[in-house]
Order: sequence, then C-alpha cells, then structure tokens
Amino acid sequence: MYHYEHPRPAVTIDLAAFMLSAGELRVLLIRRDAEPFAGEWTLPGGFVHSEESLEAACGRVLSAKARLERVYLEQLYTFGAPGRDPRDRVISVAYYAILAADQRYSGPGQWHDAQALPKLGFDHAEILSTALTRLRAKLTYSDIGFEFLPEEFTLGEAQRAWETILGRPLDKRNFRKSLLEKGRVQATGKKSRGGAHPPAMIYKLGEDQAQLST
Amino acid sequence: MYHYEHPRPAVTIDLAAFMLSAGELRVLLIRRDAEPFAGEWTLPGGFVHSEESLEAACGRVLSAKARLERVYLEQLYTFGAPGRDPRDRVISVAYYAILAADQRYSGPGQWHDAQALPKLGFDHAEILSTALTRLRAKLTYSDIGFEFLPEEFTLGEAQRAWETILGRPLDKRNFRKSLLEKGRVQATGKKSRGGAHPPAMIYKLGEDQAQLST
DNA sequence: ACCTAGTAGTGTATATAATACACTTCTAAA
DNA sequence: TTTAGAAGTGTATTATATACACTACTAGGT
Repeated sequence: MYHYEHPRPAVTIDLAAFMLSAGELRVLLIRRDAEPFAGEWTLPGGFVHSEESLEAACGRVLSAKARLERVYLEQLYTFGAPGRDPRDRVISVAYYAILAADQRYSGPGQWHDAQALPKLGFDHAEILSTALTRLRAKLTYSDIGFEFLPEEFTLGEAQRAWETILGRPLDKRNFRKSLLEKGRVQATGKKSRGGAHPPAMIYKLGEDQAQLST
Repeated sequence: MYHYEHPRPAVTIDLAAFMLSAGELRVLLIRRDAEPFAGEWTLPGGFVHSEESLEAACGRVLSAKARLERVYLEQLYTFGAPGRDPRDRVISVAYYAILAADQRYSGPGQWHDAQALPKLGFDHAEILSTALTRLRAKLTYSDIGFEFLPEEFTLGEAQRAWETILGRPLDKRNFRKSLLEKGRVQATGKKSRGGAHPPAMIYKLGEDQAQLST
C-alpha cells in the first residue's frame, strides 16, 4: 500500500455558509479575481493544512477575521471528480455552516440571497444545491432550524425563519403545535416588548434537544 | 490560494461492502500483514489515483480480481482527523457498497458477520458503524434493500433480507403491504418452485423505482 | 380618544400512515 | 398419511399530518 506513491491530489474544504438576514436565506460567496472563473462567484474554501482537522479548516476559512461564537457545522459531501478544478486534481470536502441571526460576520465575501444566486464557478452550484436540499430536508425532522435563531426567540420568529428557509408559508397553529409538543422548545417566562402586537412569549430550545441538532 | 503549497495529505477510499449470505449480513474485511495494526482486520481501501474518480477507485478496490455486475455504491462520509493513520496524514472518503445476493465475489478478504465483528484497525470500526446506521435508516425510506436481492425475488425472500439487515423480525402482512402499495414491486407472473410450502409469486422492482434506489 | 395595521394566541375535524394481530392453504419430505 | 414450513390474506386501532378562522393586544398615526 505504501510501496510507491502516486501524485497526490490537493485536498480542500468548501463551505456553504447560511444565515438569515432581512427576511432572506443568504449564502456567503467570494468573488474570484484570478482565472479560472475570474469575475464569477464561488463558495469560500481553502486547503486543508497538514495537521488540522477538516472542521478546523472550515473554522479557519470562516472565522479568520471574524469573531463567531455560534456556528453549526456539518459535513455535506466530498466532491472529487477529476477535472472539477481545471488546474489540478482537487478533492474538496464540502461542509455547510449556519450562523445564528445575532452573529456579526466581518470576514471577506458577500451574503447573497439563496433564491437568486449569481453564476457560480467550479462545481459550486452543485455543492450549494446539495446543501440547500439537505438543509431543507433536515428542517423537518431535526432541530437544525434553531441554529438560525438566537438562543431565545418567539414562536413567530421561529415560524418566519422556517418559512424563509423553505420558501413557502406554513400553517401557524400546526407549526406552533409541532414545536410545543414533546418539549422541543420551553418557555422562558419572559415576554417580548415592542412591536404593534401583543407581547409574545419567549422560548428557548428544549433541554433534551439542546445538543441533538443533527 | 495557489501561492504556496502545504504538504498534501494522502487521499484514500475505504469501502464497507455488504452482502447477505447464509442468513447473515456480512461485511468484507482484510487482514493486515504489516504494522500498524498487523494481524487486525480492516476495511478494504486504497489510494485514489491521479485521474480516476472516487467511485472508480472504489470499483478498482472491490473488483480488481472479481467479476461483479450489480454493485450499489454510495458515498458515506469523509474521515480526516489528523492521526487516524499513525504513519501519515490520510484523508479517507468512505463509501459503502452492496453486492446482490446472486453475485460471486472472488477477490481478497473475508466476509464477516456484521453482528459479530472482530477488532478493527485504524478508525474502521467507526466507519463501519456509520455505514450500518445509514444502511438501516435507508432501508425504511428508500428502495436500497432491493440491492441485496437478485433481480427477481419472492416477498418472503425480501422480508428475510430486511429482517437480517435490521436484526429484528417484521410483521408479514405489514411488510407485504408496504412493498405492494404504490407499485414498489411488480409481479412477474412467474411462481417459485420447490420448498416445503406453496409456490410463491415472483416479483421484481417496480419500474418507477428501478433507478431511484437512493 | 379613536382608528388601523400587525402579530399573538387558541381547537377541532379529517385524512393519511403505522402498527398490531391469526388463520387457512399448499408443497415437500419423512 | 402425517408433519413442517412458508404463502397468502383484512381489519381495527393508534399516531401523525393537514386544513381551517377568529379574538385580543399593542404601537403608531390621525
């Protein structure tokens, strides 16, 4: 197995980072300066360094210049087709990340509406499409949606988040029922202030669920 | 991004190949000769060559010396923790494979009962555990189970396959109902011969499902 | 003081899906 | 002829998912 060595492919991570902002599901994109795909948008990514884990590489790419606390990170798929980078054989382990709405991202790149994406370089449109499919699927059978919210939230905020991610309206009573049954969320006792409406109960993620987002 | 180059990790694939045999769910394992983990069992694997896809590398590892027709292959997860191979930084893209019961495998390695595994080298116990979890989950919401069966099968054979994979008995009428409704399987009109029981109708995978196993 | 806009909050009925459960029939082998 | 073993077949119950409409409260503007 180690008797002789083939040329090694490069290994990178690519990151589909999602965030809710201004009622849109947004994705972080980087504009490329150099060929190939100069002028097009790509997902942020980078080489995996010799002694860092794949997750550490994601963290480095995402928060080199940022100060991020709550970031959900999950491996998505590994893209390794020969020719996906025209320069060299590059195998990319794709991850997707979710930044909570109360985070401030100050690194490079721009946040784009996931519903209206520009043309993407490399195979990043495929990566992003895979990430969106996974994200929407997990929204219904896991607690991943809470990663988009601050630690405390009202049920109305949660419903607007879910609707933005799925891109379709949800029934209010059924949505509330699904969060309230089985202790997925628990009331904090506090009530929201402000807004042209009655104060809303503030909830947090249920204790049993807190570490089980996947 | 390409201004200077870090040392490149090696990229391998590791393969959890499953097959039903003698009423057991079996996994292909290779006994290691050399250190590290000499004498222990590992999943078959190998380096990804310069110009081959990840799937092609899996196919090469699995069928170098075998003559295999029906092999289901699906990417599982990428394991890249530093130190998972004590010799070198190795990033392994794990796949799992399913061989249909009527295939003959003649390559290296031994087929082991997945319920009674020996000690595995590297992090292969974790890979295999991930594969088993995924396999069992997909059995209930996809048509992946049919990959274990020959193209034509009776409902009894299918139920025994499902029960072997899940490791628990299933209700006969509910199982048959779930396969027959919505055209998941279609009757061929032929009947089985032999056995101390009435002839059974022979089915094949429904036409709509034939290419949708994932 | 009044009006308006906007969200909070609340139950029930229906449809669909999942589960539990037992007997008769047919064939091969002893 | 007997026995063992699988084939085949319905219904009742439970749980889950979906559809659907009104009142109450607050902020802000008139």
